[in-house]
Amino acid sequence: MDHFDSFGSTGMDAVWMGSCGWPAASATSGEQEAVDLRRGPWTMEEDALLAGHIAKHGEGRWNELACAAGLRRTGKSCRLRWLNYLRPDVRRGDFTPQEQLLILELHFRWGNRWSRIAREMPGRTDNEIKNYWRTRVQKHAKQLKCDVDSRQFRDVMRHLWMPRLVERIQAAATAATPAPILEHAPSPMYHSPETTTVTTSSTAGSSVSLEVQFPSNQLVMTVGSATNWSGAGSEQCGSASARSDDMFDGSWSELLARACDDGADSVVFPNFELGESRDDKWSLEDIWLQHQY
DNA sequence: AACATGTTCAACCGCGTGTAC
DNA sequence: TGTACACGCGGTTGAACATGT
Repeated sequence: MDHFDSFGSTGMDAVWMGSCGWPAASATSGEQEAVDLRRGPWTMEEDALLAGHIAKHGEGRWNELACAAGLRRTGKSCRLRWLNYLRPDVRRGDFTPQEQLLILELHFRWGNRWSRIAREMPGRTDNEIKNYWRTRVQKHAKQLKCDVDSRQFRDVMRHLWMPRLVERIQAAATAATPAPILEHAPSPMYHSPETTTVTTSSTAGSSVSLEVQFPSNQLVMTVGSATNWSGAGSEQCGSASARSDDMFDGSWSELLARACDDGADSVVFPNFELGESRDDKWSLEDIWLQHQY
């Protein structure tokens, strides 16, 4: 790929160039201006320019900032690079089970509103969360031959994926800390959206907690302070979170079988391998309710 | 070792909304 | 009030990398 190919001057992003010292000064036409703009991966020099400028002058109007910093980039590109990569508090690396659970829960609540979800997860960007959803979550939906937005898959998430994440978090916390930070809850199960809540706060210094409520019990997982959340401290909940290995990789059939063997609290799952299930034919929620009465 | 296929993620694009004039 | 411009969001793309054959 040519990283220096001409900028597809679309809409308003091209408009601002006229007010900038460059490249208009040397350009003879709009086309020539476009040629001077860089696209593609950022170099270390560009990163340094951008970070240095923001360190000195702070964030501001991105188009002006791009010019002032001497970057041949659009303001839009500078903003994205800063927010998704250069920002000091941006957290890199795999999502912990706590974060995975939070993403699933928040997506239940807000859908594809990635920036809204990211607001509840200090250090994580909307782009990262969106990528996680598209690559990991949608992959599982594909494996199960159902749509990621279907009730069918949502039920599987709620009754299989999320409880397993809770189990992992719980197990890791038990192993890591002598004094349990989790109150006991029998075989965690997301009974319904109404009985599950996630309470977080992105305010610096305040605690970020993940609260899962059950009909008769309450499991409260204190993930940690905002500081810990965005740093290595989030792994204090256990060794299992050191690596965000995808717990369901290639083992959906095993998990479905396991879920059916869980005893009285189990939910009967359809045979996904047949790939014939339809939203309007069954619902884990309905089956669960039937099981209760 | 070489090629094919799948996965990840940084970056781009277009559009809707906010804001200044 | 209308217009122009900037910002931010969600969707999409494609190069780099990983894994399988």
